[in-house]
Amino acid sequence: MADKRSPARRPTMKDIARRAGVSESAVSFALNNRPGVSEVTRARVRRVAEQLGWRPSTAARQLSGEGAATVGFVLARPAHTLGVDSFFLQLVSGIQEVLAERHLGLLFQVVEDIAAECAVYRTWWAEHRVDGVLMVDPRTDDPRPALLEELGLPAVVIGGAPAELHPGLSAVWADDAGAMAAVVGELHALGHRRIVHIAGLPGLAHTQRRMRSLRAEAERRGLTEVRSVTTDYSDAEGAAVTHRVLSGSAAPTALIYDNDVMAVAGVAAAAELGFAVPEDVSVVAWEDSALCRMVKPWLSALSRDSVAFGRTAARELLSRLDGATPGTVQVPLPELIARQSTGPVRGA
Amino acid sequence: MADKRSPARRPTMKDIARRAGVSESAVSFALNNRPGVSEVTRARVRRVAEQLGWRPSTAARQLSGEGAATVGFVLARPAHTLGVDSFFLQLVSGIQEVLAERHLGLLFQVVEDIAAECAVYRTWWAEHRVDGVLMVDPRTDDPRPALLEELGLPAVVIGGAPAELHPGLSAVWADDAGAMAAVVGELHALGHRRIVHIAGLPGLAHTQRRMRSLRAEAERRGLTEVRSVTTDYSDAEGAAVTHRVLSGSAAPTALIYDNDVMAVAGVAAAAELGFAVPEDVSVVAWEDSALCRMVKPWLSALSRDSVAFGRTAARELLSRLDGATPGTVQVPLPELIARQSTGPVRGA
DNA sequence: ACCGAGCACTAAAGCGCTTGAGCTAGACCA
DNA sequence: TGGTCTAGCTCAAGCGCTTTAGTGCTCGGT
Repeated sequence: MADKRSPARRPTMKDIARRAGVSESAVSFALNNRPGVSEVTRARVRRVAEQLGWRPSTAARQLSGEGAATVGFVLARPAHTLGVDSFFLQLVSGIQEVLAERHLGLLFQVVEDIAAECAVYRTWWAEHRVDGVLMVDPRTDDPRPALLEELGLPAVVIGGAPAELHPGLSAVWADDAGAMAAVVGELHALGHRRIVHIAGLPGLAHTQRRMRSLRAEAERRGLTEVRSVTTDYSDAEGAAVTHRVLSGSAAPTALIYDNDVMAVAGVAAAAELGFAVPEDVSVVAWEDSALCRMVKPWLSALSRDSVAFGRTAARELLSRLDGATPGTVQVPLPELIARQSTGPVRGA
Repeated sequence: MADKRSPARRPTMKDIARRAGVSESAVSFALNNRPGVSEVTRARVRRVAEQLGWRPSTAARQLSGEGAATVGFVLARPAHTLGVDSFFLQLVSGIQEVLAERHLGLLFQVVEDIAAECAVYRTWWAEHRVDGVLMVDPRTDDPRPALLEELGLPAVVIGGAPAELHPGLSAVWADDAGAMAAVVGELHALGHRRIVHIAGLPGLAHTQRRMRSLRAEAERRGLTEVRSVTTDYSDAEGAAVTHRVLSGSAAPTALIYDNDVMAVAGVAAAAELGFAVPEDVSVVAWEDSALCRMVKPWLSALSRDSVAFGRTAARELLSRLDGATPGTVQVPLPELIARQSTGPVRGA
């Protein structure tokens, strides 16, 4: 019936109104569950709309005051740095699951650095492109929260601890400090006294949280030969740092890597130096993925559900869009999966 | 209610018109480089606009006939399958580089399967959300091209060979057949006669191209013990298939994996069976990434520039949006990087 | 029988932008 | 001198939707 050849025209509310024999306003009321039309009319309009395959034009909606039905997600990372990584795709996948329920789109942007990210936020805001944003990789001394607040863009900081947070922003985070404490506890129990934490980028908030927690935990347990070394997360630096620390005089007996990529590279580097894992040195990867089961020995790793993380963040943003006040929600503590790369210290 | 602080109002063309002392139309002409205003007025309007930090409202633009200033990208892949993968992020990064020049946004969606992907296209079309789409993972017997054409959505098929293509669509592709021929040639030269190709999903067009090419090349060279086995790309299947083929009677001396993840898993599986790489069996990974240098021995791999691939695809879409007729562009042949996992067949 | 209330629905304005149709003043031509 | 162009603007309509302010009706109360 409403079938047309190639250049199919999108049906509008006017078409529905005509076919249903009512005014456009009535159609609007009917379709948006607003009072003002009888149930029978509402049903008829609904039927016609469905039959025509009508969907609201987001542009028109937006122009008349509704939102853009879109949220934004920026990944600030130089193109050549985008390496092997399952976290973001999984995160995004979880985000989408939730957004899809409300027919919200996700505007995704990869940029080089934080400055560019800020520019994107400004543009999105000025162009009315998004109703809110999800921000990742919060840093110490981060310009983004202030900007987002200035623009009045509802935002959820993924991975931001509440303490570090701007008051107007929501946060979804994991308790890195607690997880680090658990890992150290585990290693300590296995007899390890000399531990090196091969951390990620020093500027990231969660890197700082982990480093602080490591220091605190070491102090609490009276461990003096425990320290963190920051890196850029790359396999190259992971290997290099591993090489360096294992070559030193009192080599550590346990290594905690801030991601799986460095852990894998580190194991290879250790092997080259003649260190057996876990006999000579135990290895823990922060972030579990297929990678950890692709090398021998299988890596013990801190595992969390990235998809669920994304879902949680999206839900928080949704409730912000619905007018809720900024909140902070914590996702479950990452779980330490003990595989083959951790063991008692030699001679213990 | 939402934070109603002082939500800086976005300036509109009306504001510019008032400040510049001209009509809105004049502003429009000036800002869009249309004739109808003098150069001095144009400059003045431009200055005011910049000063006010004005950016066009995409919604309004779209309503008055311009496009949505957005292109879509759907990834059909079950959430739990999103594994270690650098390809898509790199591809997207390349796409963005090009889109950003024109201030186009990228609407990104992860869905479970092709049916859901089709639904997304329909929705985007009906909601006027995108001006065009980039489609990945073309299959044999794929419903998407026909749908996109029916909807009149300009589209670029990433990885689609022209022969298999719907006439109305553009394609950007790599010559898988040529690459496969090159790999087989290389292995043949090293003395290999028994080769197994551990392929990806059988439904994908490029899987078929590779398998066809392998058969053809084997025939041409008179190799009878050469075959393909399809998988789901996972490390698990990669390992399982490797185990199976190496356990057979006349074990192959060379394995070609359709991705890096399976190659890595395969090497581990081979090691468990006591096969040394490359002494007992050579391994080639189709798709290079950090992964290939994270295992020992380093994997020989087919390398291509995914970021450039994305750029090329985006550029083709852009020219479609500018009215160009559908075209097919081929990206450079992947290059075989010989590392440590390939070598002459034992005894040759 | 009259009034006001309530319901179902319509008319019209407005969101920010583009665009074709005027309109005006000066330049040019005869 | 009048007529025709044209450059440079302005006007107003219209894109598809929401929303406010009506407009008729019916109905209950007195």
